[in-house]
Amino acid sequence: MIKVGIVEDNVKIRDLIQKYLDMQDNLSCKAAMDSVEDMLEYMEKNDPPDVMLMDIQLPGMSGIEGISIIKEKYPEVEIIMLTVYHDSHKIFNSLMAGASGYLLKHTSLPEIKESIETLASGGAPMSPQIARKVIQHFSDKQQVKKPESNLTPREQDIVNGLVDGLSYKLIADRYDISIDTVRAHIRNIYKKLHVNSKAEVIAKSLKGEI
Amino acid sequence: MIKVGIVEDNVKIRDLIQKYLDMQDNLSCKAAMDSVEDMLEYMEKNDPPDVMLMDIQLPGMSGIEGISIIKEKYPEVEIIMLTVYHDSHKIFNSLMAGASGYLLKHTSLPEIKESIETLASGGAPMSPQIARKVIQHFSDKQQVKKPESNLTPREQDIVNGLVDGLSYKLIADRYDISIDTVRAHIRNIYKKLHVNSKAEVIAKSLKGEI
DNA sequence: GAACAAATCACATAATCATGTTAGATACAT
DNA sequence: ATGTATCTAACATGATTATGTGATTTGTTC
Repeated sequence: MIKVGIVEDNVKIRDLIQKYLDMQDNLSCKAAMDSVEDMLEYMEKNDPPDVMLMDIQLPGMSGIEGISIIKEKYPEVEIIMLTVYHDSHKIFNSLMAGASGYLLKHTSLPEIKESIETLASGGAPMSPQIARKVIQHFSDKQQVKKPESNLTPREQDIVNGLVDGLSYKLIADRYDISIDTVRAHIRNIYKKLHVNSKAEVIAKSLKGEI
Repeated sequence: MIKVGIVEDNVKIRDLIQKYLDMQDNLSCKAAMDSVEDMLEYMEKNDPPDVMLMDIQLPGMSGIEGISIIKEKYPEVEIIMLTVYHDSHKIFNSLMAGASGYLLKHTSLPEIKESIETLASGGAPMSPQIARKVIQHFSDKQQVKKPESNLTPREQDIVNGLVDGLSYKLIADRYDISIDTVRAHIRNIYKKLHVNSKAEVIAKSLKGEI
């Protein structure tokens, strides 16, 4: 019987996964918390789980910090990240912190179950897209073209400016165009990405969704 | 229709895989050679495959050498290693040479088929044991840089709101506090992180620097 | 119980952003 | 040559953000 723990702040997702896993013959899932802090408290008083599913974006401590702390105190616990983020920073930071697997949130319940079993038998579960990012890290940074960004080269420039935290004025300076042109590009970017704030563009970009 | 090629010197295995794959609706497997040299000759005269299954131990040139040569000449060909070797050197050398996947030879025919499809849709097929080795390669690295931002739990909540693309007003609603309180927290966050815009906070957060 | 961090709220103002409308110059494809 | 896409630019206005200066409450720590 494999003991599974969950750290996930979305109650609906957490409950769904917990119920599904606990229903399985070979799994038991009693510990489902919404923060690393709560999980640490739980593990003080109870048997630590064998495998832990962990979100990244959490109230309080982030899931990545959580990995380090949990692995330091309970090195035998295997941690699978279960998150929407597929940007390289988060992936590599997670793996370097000691995660043993990395799944995207669209992973189905049966696949999550399989992943836990894979982990228990010495493998490392990873969503194919994640594996791809990891592998790309090895291949001589041969920049493979990103999948269809829809954005024109100039629009991509503007996005890069936003990601660097620049104001419209500074972006205009960087590319030597007028601030109104920057506005115009940003309008078009918003339309293409279906967003309406700098914040969302930056988030999408850093999550690898552009 | 995905065109698949095979380089494998064991005739029985090669024929088995070829027949199985060629039988599939969405795959065609015409090129099955027993050496990289033969495959290169084939590709001179015919359309190169989209995906290639490659053994390592081969007569003549090794599969790993083969990757480099094939990728240089036909960079769009995706190569999956299919081999009995699971030692780190062979794995990493293959990936560094440009392989997009790595399967062990006990992989079943349906799994091989799935792997080809995974690859075609932008993922990277890897046997779980291989994934494990690859991941271990990361955790052996240095520790994750400690984000010493030292945000309070509430401040982290606010950051999460920003990352989700919310306005001050919506963050205030989410946590049931006044918009001026949100402002106050954000002021403090900016001071701690040495930034002065939402954009920078979001970028830092998504880059794992918080 | 003084000192301090954390969380809460208010008022004010300047800067920046989001969005609507309009339009000229290239370039490329049908 | 006509349409479509891209890059450029201006003007305008309401919304949102950034920043300054305060203040109260609730815990914790020394």
